[in-house]
Amino acid sequence: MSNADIADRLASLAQLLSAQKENPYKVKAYQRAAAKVRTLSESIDELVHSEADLTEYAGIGAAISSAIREIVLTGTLGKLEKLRSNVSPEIAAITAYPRLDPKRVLRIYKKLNISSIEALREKLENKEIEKQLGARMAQHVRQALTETHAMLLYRADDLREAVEEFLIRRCGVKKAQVAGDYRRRVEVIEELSFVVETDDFAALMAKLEHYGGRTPLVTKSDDTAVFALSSGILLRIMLAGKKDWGLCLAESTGSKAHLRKLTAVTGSLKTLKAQAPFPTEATLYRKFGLAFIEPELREGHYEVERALQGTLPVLVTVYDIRGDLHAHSTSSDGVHSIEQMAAAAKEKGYEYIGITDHSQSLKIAGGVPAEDLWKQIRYIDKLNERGNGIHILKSAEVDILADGALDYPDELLRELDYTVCSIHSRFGLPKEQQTERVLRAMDNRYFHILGHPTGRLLLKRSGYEIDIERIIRHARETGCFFEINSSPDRLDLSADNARLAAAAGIRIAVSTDAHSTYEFDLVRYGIDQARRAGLDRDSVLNCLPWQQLNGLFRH
DNA sequence: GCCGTTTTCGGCCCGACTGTTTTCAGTCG
Repeated sequence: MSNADIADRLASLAQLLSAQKENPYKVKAYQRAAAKVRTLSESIDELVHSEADLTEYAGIGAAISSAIREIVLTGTLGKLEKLRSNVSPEIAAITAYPRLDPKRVLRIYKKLNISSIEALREKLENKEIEKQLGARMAQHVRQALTETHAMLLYRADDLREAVEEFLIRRCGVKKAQVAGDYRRRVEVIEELSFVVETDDFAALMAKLEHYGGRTPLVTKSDDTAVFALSSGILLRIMLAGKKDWGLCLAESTGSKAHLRKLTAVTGSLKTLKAQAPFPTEATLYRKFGLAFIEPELREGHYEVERALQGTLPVLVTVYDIRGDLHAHSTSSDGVHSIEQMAAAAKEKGYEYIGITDHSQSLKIAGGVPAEDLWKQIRYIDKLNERGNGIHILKSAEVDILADGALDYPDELLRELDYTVCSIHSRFGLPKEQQTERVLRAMDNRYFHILGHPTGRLLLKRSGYEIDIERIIRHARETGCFFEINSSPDRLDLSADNARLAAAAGIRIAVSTDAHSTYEFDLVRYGIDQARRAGLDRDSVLNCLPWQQLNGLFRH
């Protein structure tokens, strides 16, 4: 019994409980437990047989632990079977797809007058769901009905660590290095690739098939194998030796577009394997007169040409960052006070920290009323007078209202050091109107940085419709800046859009949007995207000291 | 159902707005 099988049953139970309008927290508890089981590298089956205490795992308590034991020992779950036999056939059919939310599906069924998964699939493909129930609903159904599931980069970080440890500790490979999209820091991962060195590839394959209880082998050849991980993404293992390690790593890291351009210079990598040793990627690049190309740049833009000319950018790193320009405090929806945020930022070695609480309209996030922001400004002045070893910047994340007006009066905005302005409402406006909304906001002289410019939520929501190129042109004309929001489910601007903005000569803030002190470290994901956009230190706003930065903001 | 504990029960975020709703669920952070 694989972890995935167990997780599927727990998730199905959650579905049925939800369809029966059971306590939503109970539903969530089963969903959480299913997710937990899905990501474990240990075999639950083995743990149960060795009488291990499953309640050690977060989210698994007495009840779910005994449910798991029942699943493993009897192959079934009484509670689940009973519920299944009590519900209508159309709901029972939904449980074959544990990722589907039955409540949402039933709403779609009702609205579109259908009653089967086949019809659901059909309505998804002919865009009927998107038209009638929105993009978010369509995205949910699409994700739930597809076999493989993309994973956010930061989630893949945990998985990478677990697999790498499994490869080295449990499988005893001599060397393992992650490659592929993950190494290039692509924000959404569908496949985790490793290059490994081992004397016994067959034994490694056999061990990997027992990862997480059971991990089915999808394809294999003499030197490559692909497994289907229970978390829904693929695991690709490529065998390499000391001599061809660099070649295999380059090949496995990709991207396809990059490799096409690279092999136009080097010739086929397969052919090279027979010719000379390439123990590292650097030896490969050197041999063909190329500068080392950072993995984040390997997308087939112009990196190979620039590597030949020696004009590759020196990419920005987390160590170049001097401060964070987007952080919340308890004044709005953050969990730590201004002082705590400042102390944590100082601890991180920052020179400044911008406190950007939500503006008055955003009630759900505890938006700060104008009179309270006046007080906060004076309060921060006092803190700065006292001296904290860090400069606290007076700011706000100001809502761009539907008509493009900013959510505070100008006389208040002018008292701030700078502003981050964002859209948090009316995502559904038509493209032209949405674009005008942002352009008009940028016409306000106190508009400085456009926060999470497209509003996307990775794997959840595609963001609002805007003409980003027009907005970039307008930003250049008005002296406005953009943000790369480092929150792992945003990463907005995307690398492509950040590349466009930088090409127009616009500096970009790499900000975390931290809602607590421990979210400052998320900046690494923003930096990943900045590097994928080819940004150097000079292109990033918050690599500048405050005095210089202050000079760039119009007042 | 899980968790944490002023340890066995209460909290698990939430409040205004939107839509073509048919009187409420979904959605923004």
